[in-house]
Amino acid sequence: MAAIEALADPTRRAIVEGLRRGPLPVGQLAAPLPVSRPAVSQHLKVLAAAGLVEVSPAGNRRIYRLSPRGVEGLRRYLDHLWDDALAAFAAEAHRIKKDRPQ
Amino acid sequence: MAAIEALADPTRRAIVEGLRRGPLPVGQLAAPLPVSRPAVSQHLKVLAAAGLVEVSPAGNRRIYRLSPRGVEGLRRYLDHLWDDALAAFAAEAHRIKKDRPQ
DNA sequence: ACTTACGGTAAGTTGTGACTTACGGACTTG
DNA sequence: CAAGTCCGTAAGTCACAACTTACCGTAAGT
Repeated sequence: MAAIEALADPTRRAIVEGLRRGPLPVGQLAAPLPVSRPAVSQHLKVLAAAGLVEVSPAGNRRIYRLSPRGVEGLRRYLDHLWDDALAAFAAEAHRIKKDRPQ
Repeated sequence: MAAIEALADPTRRAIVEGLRRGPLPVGQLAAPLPVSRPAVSQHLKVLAAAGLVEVSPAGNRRIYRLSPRGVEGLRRYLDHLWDDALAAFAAEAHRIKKDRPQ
């Protein structure tokens, strides 16, 4: 679950939010952020390792874009938790109803 | 986004996994884990603050159960990212197709 | 070729958070 | 009421990760 650990950092979430509208080079990505450009580079490295972003060198610059693949794994994990939580609730509700039939 | 930060820790994910089958007291929750019981208590505090678990005192013990509410917020956030990423992809695919028609 | 822009990496500092042990409060049981 | 369980909190340690500045390679412009 590298993706959830990557998205746990607020700065990395801000970077991902910056990429929501479309691909951007590192400089434009770092400009509105309160941290230095090297910090953004390091965060992008983590996000890429987690499969959340992809890079494509374009001449002088490197364009980063959001990758749906990383998000997909996270969604599956949450669906997993969600379903089990609901099942546990249903089981407990049934048990309570059985023990105390109104 | 306290929920995503809570689930970033592997021990806390293990605790959540332990609660998937149903509610448990702290002792039984900590037993299979490689950390001490106080550590589990501290993690449960974080999970509760994130809305991922709920407590109900039962005599001597405290029963923890999974709460779907915390997961729901996370799912919404990921759907948010997902939809925008897909939209960006669609827009880019359309642009590429327009620029290089086959 | 020289200069300038862009961005990744190295090295070092620092705050934070994940643990430990020790303790105390609350409830149950004999 | 005394002894035993269960569990939360306090205090302290330690590793790590999120930064910084400095530096280097590479591509583009003049």
